[in-house]
Amino acid sequence: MQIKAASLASGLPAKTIRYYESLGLLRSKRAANGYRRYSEDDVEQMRFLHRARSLGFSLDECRDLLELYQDPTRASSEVRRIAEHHLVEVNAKIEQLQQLKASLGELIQQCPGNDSPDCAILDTLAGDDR
Amino acid sequence: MQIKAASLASGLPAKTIRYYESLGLLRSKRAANGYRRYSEDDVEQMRFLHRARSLGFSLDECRDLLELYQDPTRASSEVRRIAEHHLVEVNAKIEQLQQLKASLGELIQQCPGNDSPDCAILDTLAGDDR
DNA sequence: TTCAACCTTACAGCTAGTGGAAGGTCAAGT
DNA sequence: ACTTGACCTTCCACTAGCTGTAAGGTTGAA
Repeated sequence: MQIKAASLASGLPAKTIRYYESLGLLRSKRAANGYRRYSEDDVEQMRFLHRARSLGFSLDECRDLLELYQDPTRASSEVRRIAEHHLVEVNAKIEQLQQLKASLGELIQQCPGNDSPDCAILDTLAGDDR
Repeated sequence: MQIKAASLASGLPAKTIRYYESLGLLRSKRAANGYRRYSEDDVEQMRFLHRARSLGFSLDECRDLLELYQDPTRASSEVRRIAEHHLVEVNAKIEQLQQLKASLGELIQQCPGNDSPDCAILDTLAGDDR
């Protein structure tokens, strides 16, 4: 099948498929006219990458996961290690954003939001510690 | 003062100060030898930007906030609108990450994490709906 | 034959910087 | 007088993960 069909079957945009190929994450055969040709197995890999990305794994992590996926001698502990590391980062990001949310919420509370120029948000950004 | 001193006084790395100048967020006078010279007011702007960035505002938002900060005829409602919009995005990001966290946590639970190749994480990425 | 719908490569742009190279300036120490 | 080190300058390249666009080639059907 050509790249468009593979895109529809996998959920990855055609541009992204080419991009992943340029990174060495995917490979493709070529037809006589130079068009990329994909098999069902290729589409399976694309779906794998699509799902891994949607779980927030980086492309480097996706590469490692895909390698493990294709290695029958893998140890699941390896996979778990990668996922746990990712989870740690997700948790850190959540905490950071919750901090942000609390700070922003407080500032917004204190800003009248009317026609006057007085604004607690700007005061805080300006460094008025009040 | 020169850029290094302004950097220390504001918390913005010198490289970032130059970068912001290239974006038109900051301006600088030049000494005879071509070196940038900064006043206390300039440092105040840098601190403003530093704080706004640490609250997660984009550079575009920072630009708008800085303009409002310097406009005595501003309405605080304008500032509040920007902050509220940002908060909405922060909340959306948090929700998305919490979804991720839940999915990842479940998968990790189900992966034995031993020497065997069987792994629920890979099964899910491969599309085995189980 | 011509048209749409494919396909190709290559380059630019997005966010928000950071790193490094190559070179200029200046004050202090020897 | 000379050198050293700490500054400073500009410019280009790189990061992540794509997306947009241009310029052109191929194919099947009306």
